[in-house]
Amino acid sequence: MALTRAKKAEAPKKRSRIQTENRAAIALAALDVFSTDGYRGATIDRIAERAGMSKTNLLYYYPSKEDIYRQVIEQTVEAWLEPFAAIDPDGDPIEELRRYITIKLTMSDASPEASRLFANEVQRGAPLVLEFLQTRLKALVDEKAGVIRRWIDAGKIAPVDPYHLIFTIWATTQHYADFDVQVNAILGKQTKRPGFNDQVAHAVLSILLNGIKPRA
Amino acid sequence: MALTRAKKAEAPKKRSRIQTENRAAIALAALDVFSTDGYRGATIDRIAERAGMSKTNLLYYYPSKEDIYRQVIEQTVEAWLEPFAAIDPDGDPIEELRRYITIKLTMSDASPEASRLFANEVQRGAPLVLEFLQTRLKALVDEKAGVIRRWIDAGKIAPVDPYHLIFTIWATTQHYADFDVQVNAILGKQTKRPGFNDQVAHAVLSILLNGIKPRA
DNA sequence: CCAAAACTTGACTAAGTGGTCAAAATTGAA
DNA sequence: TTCAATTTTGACCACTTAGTCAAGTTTTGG
Repeated sequence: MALTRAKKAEAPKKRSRIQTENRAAIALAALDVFSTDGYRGATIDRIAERAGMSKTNLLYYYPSKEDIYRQVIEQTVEAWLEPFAAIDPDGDPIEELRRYITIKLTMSDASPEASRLFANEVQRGAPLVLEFLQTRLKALVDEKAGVIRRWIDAGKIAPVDPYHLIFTIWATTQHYADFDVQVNAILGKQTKRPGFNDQVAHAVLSILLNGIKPRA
Repeated sequence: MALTRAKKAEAPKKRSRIQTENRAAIALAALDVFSTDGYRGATIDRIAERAGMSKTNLLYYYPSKEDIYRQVIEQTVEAWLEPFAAIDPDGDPIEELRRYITIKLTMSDASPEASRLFANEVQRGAPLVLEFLQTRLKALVDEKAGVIRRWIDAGKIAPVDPYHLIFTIWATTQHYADFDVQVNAILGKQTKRPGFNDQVAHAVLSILLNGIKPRA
């Protein structure tokens, strides 16, 4: 579950109600602050303020800034991996990809902070998650690339490089979270209208599924 | 040229050789540091060190950290806009898009720092370039979206939402710069091989032009 | 060659920053 | 109720950071 193995087998910590509440509040506030200011730019003070407690109290729950960051990013990565792992080799390929893309777009819309946090981490050179990327993520991507290759061999989808297809899906779906300020600036208030998210999904799916060239 | 209008009509400053050299060295170093550490995370000291001069000397050329940042990001945005503006309404649509995508991928490869710098700025909420996004960039995108719409009406490309097409192109082309650590982690050393960039271009173009669904 | 302008530097300041510590306030089980 | 464990706090420390300043050194035009 954890990105890195726990150093020591921690005793079976049962958390009090206050522990649970405060740790959750901290994680939420930290996601917010880290995702906009980056790791170095974020301050414990601001996280504490947003979580509604003193800095000293926050440090009672998480012993250091890096600990908070680690917690939040692990949380994010796990949530982000799940729908990818759920791609079913035996499902209908187009339907599976459509579902995955839709879920990712929904997640981007629901929690753009998480998306930005991860983007930030990778852009910094992934000091914390590099090992995870090289091991667990790579293995999972290799596996799914194999699935896609088999779909291609069966003639069920067009012959495209599986890895770059995965990257393209990640790129497009995350773009709407990571660059939402830019998207808003260009599209104006229509991005706030209720159906907008569906419109994005439809447009992206149309491009990725059918391409730009006119079909005969 | 500038993102924001100059406050006062500056006297016709002719720059000495030393001015020119040092300002260029600073801009280069700043791009490097800002793009990996973010605005808040970057320090004048590190920029100065990388530029090979003392902090005090650097502040002789740029009066503040924000001034350096502003300079570098304006530079970046201008370079980034040029090939987009160059999309020719009278050219062959597929060829124009292919060319634009290829150029953007080449730029991402040549200067991933610039790409990351801009991504970082937008992810922070675009404090410096927001106005630019809402005015000049929006106008330019509106114009190019009109071009694409006319191509669609003429049946020369498939009917996709022009704005989302533009976003999709930006997303995919920037992904290889902004997430290159992740790409490297997953694809391994093959990303260093000479032909890799062409392979990326080919794969991305294939997906965007033809889509994933098998053509009859 | 020389003085003025341009350039460079080290010492310094004021405002944060992450983190410690001991003491106080609160909670909860017996 | 009681008292030990848990939670919360303010004072504090060592360090980093953006930016100033005055005093130097180098460059350049006459």
